[in-house]
Amino acid sequence: METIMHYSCETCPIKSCAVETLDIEELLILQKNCGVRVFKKNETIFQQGSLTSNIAYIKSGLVKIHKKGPVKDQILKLIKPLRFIGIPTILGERLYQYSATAIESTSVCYIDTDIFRMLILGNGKFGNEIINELCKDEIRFFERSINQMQKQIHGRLADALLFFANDIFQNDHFRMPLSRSELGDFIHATRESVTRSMTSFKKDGLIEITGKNIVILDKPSLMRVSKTG
DNA sequence: GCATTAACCACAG
DNA sequence: CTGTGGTTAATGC
Repeated sequence: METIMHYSCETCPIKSCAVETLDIEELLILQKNCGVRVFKKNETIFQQGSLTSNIAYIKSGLVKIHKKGPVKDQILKLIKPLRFIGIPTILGERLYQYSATAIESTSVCYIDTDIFRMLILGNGKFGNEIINELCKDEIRFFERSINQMQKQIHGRLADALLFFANDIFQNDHFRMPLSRSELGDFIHATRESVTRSMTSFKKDGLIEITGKNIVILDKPSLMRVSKTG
């Protein structure tokens, strides 16, 4: 079921900021060393423990980055389109230290790791954009980590709902792409606690739930819960 | 003590 | 896969 096809990097309308800095020659090199593949919902893009292959650029869809912990699987972050995943593999680790799975139908552009490294070495602007990406990502991760560690479950769930509405869907009415159990893995809670917290939000008129459909009715209150727990 | 929080377990759609 | 309810251990007045 692999659908690898080639296309023109030069005319790609959704280039990353980094690739935007490349000249024609570099784009041609990139072109020869990348390929697109579409993943279905719940399909594994790469798995923790398997051999590392390429750097991946998410063109469309939604991806979860997750890792097996001592107790259970944890979703470390969700990646929306026009971002790279797997850059850390450039360190040269033989095995992936974490997994990436499509949670919606996702289109990925693979870039050969050695070519990626070569572009960084040969083009300072390209390297700079990649560093910027990694820095922003780290800041975001710190932010999320501290919130996860210091808030209790209502606050963590409120954070997640606001994240989906504001960052992922830009809409207060959306279809939750994660199962209850996955949502639990995302906010470090059990699926039962997620359900309980959700019904409590519903009871208080903060949200409306119909299966996977979620409508945020009272955003100010939800933000207050996010802040105070 | 008593209340709250959240995990664990079991059972039912 | 979800929702619910009872139980339970930890924590905080």
